Amino acid sequence: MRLATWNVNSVRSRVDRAVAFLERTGTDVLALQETKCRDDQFPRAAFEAAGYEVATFGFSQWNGVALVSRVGLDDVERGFPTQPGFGEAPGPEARAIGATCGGVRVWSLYVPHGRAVGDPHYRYKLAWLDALRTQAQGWLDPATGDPDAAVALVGDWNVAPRDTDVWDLAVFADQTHITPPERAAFAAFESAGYTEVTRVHVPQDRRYTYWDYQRLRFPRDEGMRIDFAYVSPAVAARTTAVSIERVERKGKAPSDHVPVVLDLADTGARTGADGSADAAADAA
DNA sequence: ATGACTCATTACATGAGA
Repeated sequence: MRLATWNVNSVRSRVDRAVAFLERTGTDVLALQETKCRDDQFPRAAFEAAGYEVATFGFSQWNGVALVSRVGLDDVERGFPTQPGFGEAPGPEARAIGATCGGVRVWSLYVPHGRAVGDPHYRYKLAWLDALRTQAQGWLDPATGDPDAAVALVGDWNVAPRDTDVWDLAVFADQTHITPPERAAFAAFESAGYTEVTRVHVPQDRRYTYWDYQRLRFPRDEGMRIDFAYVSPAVAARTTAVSIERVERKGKAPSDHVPVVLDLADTGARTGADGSADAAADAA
């Protein structure tokens, strides 16, 4: 199974690119962030015509997440339990959607930006990450969940975990994304039993997933690595490769983020996404 | 060239993004 995550920065502006990406890469499950539209505005027909199911979660032009799958899309959850809200708003923002796709519980996550250190949005970001970590830990706890569960937490984490995940540390000295509390909140998922597999398979420094639109950041390769995939042990064991699709930052009207693609080895009795029958089924 | 922000909105200026 091929699983990708992409902060698409408006799905309505990028729908043709997104479908072309699915077809070019043979991606089975795509987790989208920053769709920037309500559910009724989501261009689902274009994905359905390409053979995918769609589940969306969006209230307005802000935030918005979705899951697109051709290997099943079941038990959709919009928001995670205990997900914090911001300010006076009633209920959580559209920053998390989960569904079971091809046997994997996939969560498309758009972690709050934080805006500025000390800002209410910064405290919200830390609380949001902590609440998600508590939930995710419970999903693997034998008392409340299943240690063998197949879970993938993918998306835009808005944290640069290492100094080499930003192009110039000095530029970010007083800014969000690199502060110790944010990095600690991110690292806590490791303690909760998850593995950040994009780092395992792409360990090189300065392999960015985001470049600002301004000031020639992409041509100069001045970016940030902030899109990641924390997966449970069952999924980590199946992850054979990860690709940061830098080519998607090129050409006309790109998103400022690029997709990150995970290859998961099949567990067995399932028809291949390309239509090829399982070797096991052929042998039987 | 991978090129000087881009997106959305009861839009024509403003907020958000990171």
